[in-house]
Amino acid sequence: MAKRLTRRWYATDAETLAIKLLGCTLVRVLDDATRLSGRIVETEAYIGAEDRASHAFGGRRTPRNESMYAVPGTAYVYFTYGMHHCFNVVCGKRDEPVAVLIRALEPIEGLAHMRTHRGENIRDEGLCSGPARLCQALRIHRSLDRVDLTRSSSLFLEAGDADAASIAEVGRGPRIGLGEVGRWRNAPLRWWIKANPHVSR
DNA sequence: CGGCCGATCAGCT
DNA sequence: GCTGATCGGCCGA
Repeated sequence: MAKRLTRRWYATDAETLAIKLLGCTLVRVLDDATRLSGRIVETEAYIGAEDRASHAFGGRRTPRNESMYAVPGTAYVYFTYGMHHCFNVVCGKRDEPVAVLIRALEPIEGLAHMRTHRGENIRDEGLCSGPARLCQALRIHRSLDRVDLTRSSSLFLEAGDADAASIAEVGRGPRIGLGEVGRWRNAPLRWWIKANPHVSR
């Protein structure tokens, strides 16, 4: 039976969590009890204040990124480019700005609903293949920022089936969409399930 | 205040 | 491969 991930499970560094999250299921329950879910197939680690690509670089702490400093298992949802949301899982320890960006899902439940959110003619592979796409598909927005993923009934994660993560080969490479951030630009902090058609690239 | 920029995406060339 | 959309957040004056 699907098991919700615990606080302890999240309490690790971002690189470790980025790999552990592959194969786990992200679940979103709408106000009308509609259940939407997908298997995590691509992640990126944002490893702390020293990471120049992170919103928390240099220890920057503002109302926008405050949830990055919360306890492990907290959601960090931010709005960007004037129109998109992205969803992160906070890890590490309280007051350490460490998180994993969820970049792509393989949709499992609620594909018809996802199409009403994303577009009727989108194929399965395009529904959740990108950090903003999956937020649009699952209706994840700023009101879910700071939610406790170990307690919330609207947004949470469940353990993957043991073999999914172990059988699949995992790819590793640079993160996507970064500006001029020096050595952090090419740091291999993105992971994905190889040969999975639902990854963002 | 004003100005710049972004952990993106869709649509076009 | 390139570009416009679109606007909240942040920083400097």
